[in-house]
Amino acid sequence: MAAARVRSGGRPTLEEVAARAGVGRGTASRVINGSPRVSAQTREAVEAAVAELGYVPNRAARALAGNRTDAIALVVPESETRFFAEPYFSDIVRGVGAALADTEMQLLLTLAGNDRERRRLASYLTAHRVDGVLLVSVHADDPLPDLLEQLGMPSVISGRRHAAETLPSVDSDNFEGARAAVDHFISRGRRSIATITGRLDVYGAQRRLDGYRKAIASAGLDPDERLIAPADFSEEGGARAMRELLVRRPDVDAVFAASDVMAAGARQVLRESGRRIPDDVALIGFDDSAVARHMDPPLTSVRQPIEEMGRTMTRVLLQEIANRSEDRAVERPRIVLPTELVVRESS
Amino acid sequence: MAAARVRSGGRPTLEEVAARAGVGRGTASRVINGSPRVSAQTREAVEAAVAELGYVPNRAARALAGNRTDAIALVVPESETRFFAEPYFSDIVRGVGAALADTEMQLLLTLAGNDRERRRLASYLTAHRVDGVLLVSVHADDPLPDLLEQLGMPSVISGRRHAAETLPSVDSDNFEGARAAVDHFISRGRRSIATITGRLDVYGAQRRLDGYRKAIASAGLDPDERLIAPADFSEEGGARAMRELLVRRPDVDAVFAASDVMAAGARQVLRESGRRIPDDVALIGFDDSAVARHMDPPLTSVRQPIEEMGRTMTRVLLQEIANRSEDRAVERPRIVLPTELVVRESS
DNA sequence: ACTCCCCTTGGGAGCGCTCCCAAGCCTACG
DNA sequence: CGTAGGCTTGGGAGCGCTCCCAAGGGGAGT
Repeated sequence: MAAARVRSGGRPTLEEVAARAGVGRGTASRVINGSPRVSAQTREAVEAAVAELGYVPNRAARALAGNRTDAIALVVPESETRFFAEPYFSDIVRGVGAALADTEMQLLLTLAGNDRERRRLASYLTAHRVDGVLLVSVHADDPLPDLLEQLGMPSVISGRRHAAETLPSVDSDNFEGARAAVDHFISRGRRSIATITGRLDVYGAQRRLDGYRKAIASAGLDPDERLIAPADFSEEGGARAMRELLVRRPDVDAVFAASDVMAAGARQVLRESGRRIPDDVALIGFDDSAVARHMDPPLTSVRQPIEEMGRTMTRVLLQEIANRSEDRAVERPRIVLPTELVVRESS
Repeated sequence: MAAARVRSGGRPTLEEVAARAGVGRGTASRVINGSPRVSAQTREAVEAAVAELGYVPNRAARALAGNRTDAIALVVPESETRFFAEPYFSDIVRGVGAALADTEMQLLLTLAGNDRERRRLASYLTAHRVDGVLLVSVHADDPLPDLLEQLGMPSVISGRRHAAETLPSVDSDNFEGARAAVDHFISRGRRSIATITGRLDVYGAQRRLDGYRKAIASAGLDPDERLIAPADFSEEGGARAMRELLVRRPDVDAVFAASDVMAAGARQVLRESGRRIPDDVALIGFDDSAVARHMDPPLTSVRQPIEEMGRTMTRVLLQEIANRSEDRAVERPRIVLPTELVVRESS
């Protein structure tokens, strides 16, 4: 049995560390897990043994014995990875990675396709015993969040599904971001300010529209519904919406698009209609993506602190995991991170 | 002990499935792992029990008993996640996810910072017992690949470190991509064709330069070294290189930049110098990123099949893992995927 | 000086699964 | 009719670790 299996290193076990340090397995375990119930002298001996042997605990054994995994899953709706191929994805990951850096936690990346798969996913996640789940880009009717909640799996959601989100959530301030964009238009003397919205079943898109409305109203401008063109976050959708706007209100002199990509579509249409940006029509996007920086003219855009969202989500999740067995009545954190208007030449 | 721990579901175990099906644990295990050494009748009984109980195997137990993990790690150099925030990262992940979809394999995402961390990483990866490693964006002097190779950990590398790469690798055809770009210039009558290179310690960048040289030579053009400007993949570097080119060869009428981002920098400088694109100077980038599509004018660019690279890498890795215990002498696959010139208005 | 209590420590009992051996059964063959 | 050999099958022995209990040692208190 012993030498039968050709293992690369023959990793040392806790037992071996304990033997080397001249202590029992339990004591060695205590040292490794930072329990305070160990004398300084013993601790040193064990630590020395760990160093000498290059011991690294076996995760599987830990997970099995401890009924936890020291791993969290980042669930990404696969259908959308392309959609948010923009910095979003990688920035979130960086944030999560940063927050996990000093932890023993591992990050599991899970791509979930359609709803059926997501349903299966819930059972997988609990069976594979992930300690917690990070949910990114969730639709209002996604079944997964509720499933996870029922299963008592600690979870944090990016954005929200609706105003009454029950899960802990970390969102950016879509409302204020939109408002800042429109206020910016107003302060520069624009009066016929339109908006191209994202899919309004996405809470964030709704909030951006709310912010737009609020800014218009606060400024005492005429809230013309013809200045609101719904789209779907796509470039083509943005172009289509822009065309509609030009028909309905040819005098439009500013457009706030709820995403940079839609702004790119709008820009195209504005160009084709012979309008100059920003001279004739000012344009602002949302996301502050690479598209914004490289657009011609460079696009003013609302920046979301995406990496920070990833970091915060992770911190909140770790907290939730730590509180797991605690009072179920602890209130769920709902964090809203500030957005920032990055002014470039399009406005 | 039994009901002491408040577990969400009280997941069924193999033992319970076996009891329910009226068979032994071993038999149940065989069915679940698709062993052929089970009678059809028994198989059905076990499968029924699995379905009724909603049994899902416990990964940790499996890993511990089977000395494998059914997980692979995607190692991303953290310092570069921003650098390749462009489609790259998410496309790779999609490809990997797609290849893993029908598998039981999980994907572990590991961000490794500097070299020291990467060194530690090797021991972690083996201790956490990942079955294999996907290495993305590796520098020529990265210690990790060799460490993994020594440890006998199945690994696949994207791109290569150098011509004599020892690890299994999946790369895109940088050489042909570059050549196609330059050939395209030539076919459109350009004669003073320059190139802005990436960091030449990156093998891919070197190959792109080779392709450029080859195309120039094949066409019988004068291979003027002044037409070759080294840069570092950054926008600012691209701009700097372009300025140099304009000084050295003011008559340049075409520029092949080894990345879209550098092309964006070059475009800026060309604009400032009063040159029109493509009328005065044609421009081609590499990557076919969002930047290319949204540039003004839209940038002709060499597309790499990134998602497919992710898929292929994964398949190769799974194969390597399957062959693990086999002959060590099996040759290492080195796959090169074709690139494609996407012609837009800048050329 | 004796007792009580707290701090440390060792190690048994699993966690749920895979691996493998030995046993039971049936079929085919001599 | 006996026996060899192939299929299936059950279940013991761990995998390496955490949890927890009981035991041993001191120090403080009276």
